[in-house]
Amino acid sequence: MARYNPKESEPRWVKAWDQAGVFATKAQSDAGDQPKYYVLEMFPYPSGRIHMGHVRNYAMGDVVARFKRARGYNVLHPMGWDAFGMPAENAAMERGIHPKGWTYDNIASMRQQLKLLGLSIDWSREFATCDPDYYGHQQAWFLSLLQKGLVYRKEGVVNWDPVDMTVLANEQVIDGRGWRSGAVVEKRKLTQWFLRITDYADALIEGLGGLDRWPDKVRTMQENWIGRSRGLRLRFQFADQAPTGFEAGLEVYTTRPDTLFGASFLAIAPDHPLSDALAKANPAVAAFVADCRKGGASGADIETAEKKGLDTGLCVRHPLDPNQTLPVWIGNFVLMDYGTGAIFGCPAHDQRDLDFARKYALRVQPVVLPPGQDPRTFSVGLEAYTGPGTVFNSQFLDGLDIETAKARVIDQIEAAGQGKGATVYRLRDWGVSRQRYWGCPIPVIHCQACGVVPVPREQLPVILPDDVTFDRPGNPLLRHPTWRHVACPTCGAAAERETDTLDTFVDSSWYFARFTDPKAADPINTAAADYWLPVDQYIGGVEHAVLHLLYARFVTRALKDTGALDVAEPFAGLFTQGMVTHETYRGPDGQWVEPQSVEIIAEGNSRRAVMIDGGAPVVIGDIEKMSKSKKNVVAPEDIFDAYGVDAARLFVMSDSPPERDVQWTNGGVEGAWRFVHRVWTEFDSQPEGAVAKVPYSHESRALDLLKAAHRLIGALTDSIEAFRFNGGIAKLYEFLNIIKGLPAAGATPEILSARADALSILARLVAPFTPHLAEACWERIGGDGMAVNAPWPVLDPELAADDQRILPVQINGKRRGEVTVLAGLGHAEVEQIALADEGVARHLEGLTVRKVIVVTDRIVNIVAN
RNA sequence: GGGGACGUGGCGGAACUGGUAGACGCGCCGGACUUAAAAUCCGUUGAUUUCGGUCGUCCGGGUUCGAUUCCCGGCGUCCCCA
Repeated sequence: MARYNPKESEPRWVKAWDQAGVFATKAQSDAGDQPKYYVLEMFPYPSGRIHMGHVRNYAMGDVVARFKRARGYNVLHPMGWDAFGMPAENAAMERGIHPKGWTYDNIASMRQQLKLLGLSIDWSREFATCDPDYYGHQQAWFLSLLQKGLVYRKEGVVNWDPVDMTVLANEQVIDGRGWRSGAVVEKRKLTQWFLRITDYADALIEGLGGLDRWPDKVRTMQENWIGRSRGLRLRFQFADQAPTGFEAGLEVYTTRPDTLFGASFLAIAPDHPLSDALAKANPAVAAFVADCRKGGASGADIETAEKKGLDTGLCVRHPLDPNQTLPVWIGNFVLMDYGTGAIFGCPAHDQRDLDFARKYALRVQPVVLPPGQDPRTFSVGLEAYTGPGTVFNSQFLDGLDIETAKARVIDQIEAAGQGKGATVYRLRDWGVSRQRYWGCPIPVIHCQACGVVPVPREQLPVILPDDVTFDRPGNPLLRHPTWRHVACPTCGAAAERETDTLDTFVDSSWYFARFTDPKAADPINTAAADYWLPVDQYIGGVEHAVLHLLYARFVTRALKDTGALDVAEPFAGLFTQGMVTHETYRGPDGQWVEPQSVEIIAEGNSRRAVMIDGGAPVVIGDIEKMSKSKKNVVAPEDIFDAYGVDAARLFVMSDSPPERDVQWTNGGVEGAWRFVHRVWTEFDSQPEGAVAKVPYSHESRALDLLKAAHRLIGALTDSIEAFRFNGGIAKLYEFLNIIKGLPAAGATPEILSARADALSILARLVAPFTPHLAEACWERIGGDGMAVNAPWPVLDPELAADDQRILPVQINGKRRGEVTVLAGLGHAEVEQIALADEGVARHLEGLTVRKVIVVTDRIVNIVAN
């Protein structure tokens, strides 16, 4: 009897799968009547090394892919590389390595590591987004969007990252800092390329309704991100002489027209045209506006920044009450690109307005009365009232509820020609220009005479030049001696290429479509995409809930409108998996220490830690996401080396629900490793060669084993379908314990025969989780072909059904005994059996039975007093 | 400030739509094997107990024959938005 050796077994089976080409995806024409299934994990950034998060992500996808294969689906399960981006340029700047070489070297080593994982991937479809073939096709569809008017250039205020020297999308600014560099973001005016995602705002909201296999959380986040609100645009006239160019008044946008009578001031954005005009004439205004430029441009940044304002001295008339005038301020909390860049402030019912009013001693007039409050005494202090209530202090609106009042004001303003009801979105058009080298060049040419000219199709791809320098900050494309100088495709005059490259989120917004035919002559092979899309199961981190997942939905819709595709939603099913965490450790000097240099000492139920080297005490810290900075990292290769790939795959899925974080522990992976060995031991103890088939009707233990096996088929199938891998794995452990109770040594022919059937089932059920082990086991029992090609075991409903039930018997809700009855037995019979039970009868002594509740196959509860 | 999720043994977690709380794993404790240790294997393991029980799913109420599950009010942790 040989011990299972993963180091020998695992590479052998990876090679066997590879040689048999089992993971090559069938084209639609070869699939016959097999249904298709597209499983995709978010493709990795080629940082150079895989980490445990990758192991968990790809192991989960592999479980689904292998399961669906075994269930008879034609499965597409590809892999590629999200390969453009800043880290490659940082490596170039810090170490003088070319981004291209750095990236492709990283891909080579990560590919090798991923292949160790034994994933059922069709590697023939692999590509990297930095391959000229890929980004050339991206340039082609970009131009088709340009032609459709979905791409445009505009000067706008942008988030500028002074460290990376590039523009960031709002989504990439977190707490006022660049998401990658961490530098405080500045506002700058620049001409940028934009994708018209706002054209699809409504469609992107409506589409969420059909995504019933997405987590609610993600759908809510996207809806909030798009932030549709209905409101009113209305015009305020200047009370005195209007400033030149603003004779028509000031247009503001509000979502609370019901509070119009509570308005006490107007505020305009620092970059509002009126602010510009006033700044030209007044140095104090100019200085204030300049001051406001500091800090991030996103809503959250502005919200958290201190409210600051400057009184312009101008006044406007209240549109519904000509006797009232309101001062016009410039406010740093007003956003130019939301609504009209101007608001009316109603301090009593908006917290920002209230903060502002309290700071500058402006009037605070409540106009919404909370339920149960007295209109004579109700006042607003430092907290604005934003809840429901009745409108008051508002002339013709008095007594109305908020929604009715909103409608009345909109009607009134529209009738007077002072404005119009309007829908606005928090979502902005997607700024895709990046002033970086390592990205997809935007395929246009700027000509003095012809303006912006698309690069002709036949000249695509516009390839990045290799000979660039990184000795200075800024965009290497801009200072390349020749690359950008070209002849205008239209007039032939000297012209210049666009030197901005595309945001890398563009690269990842369509790769799933390219995978359906990665060698196609067009960006997307429409027939192949129609067959495979949408992705049936997409798996990745929840951190992409708004960025990547919203962009991909938009691009898919946009490409549909250009005719390149025929689906609107790219991902029918989405699963967001949790992270891999680990305890943190700090050494005697307070520095982080890596787990492998720490020894944990158990003392009863508590534990402490010391340095392996020297025995100095170590402080056990919080459990956090594995990160290099906290050193709480275990390297996948080390784990594969010590315990094998199967044990690592099994453990990252066994200890926690997949959507939650899993805590990596040594004990846990050792448990998974023990499971692998115990499974092998059961197979290896079975006599070699075919086992004589014996009908297992006489010996109940043999029949029980088969029944357990068939119940396991049902339970595990359900667990995988429902993404409850931890529960499914627990069932596998449970079954292993049952089969161990009937060892092969000294077994009767009947038991041996039942074991043979049970083991055949077990080998196929463990295959999605521990595929190499499954092959070894399958081979050991003489299975037909390879386990990877074996069909999923079929559940025999008669065997899986339980004919006997153990029902707990409660008296007044407390468990007092149990009775064994036939499944489905009627209430009256069960009641009789329960009351006759000796233990139950004892507890009923001196009591009168008032009522007996029987829940079929579940429980009996006797009410007595 | 708004919205959401969560809170169960020493630990990770299980319990399908209200029906035996603690599956499965880890750890601990005990035993076998060993000169010894590691590994492996077997067993115990929510608390308490006068061994009849009693208590127990963050806290306080409620609905119910029955609540980890549903409702109301707190406390705490995490996430998203502002």
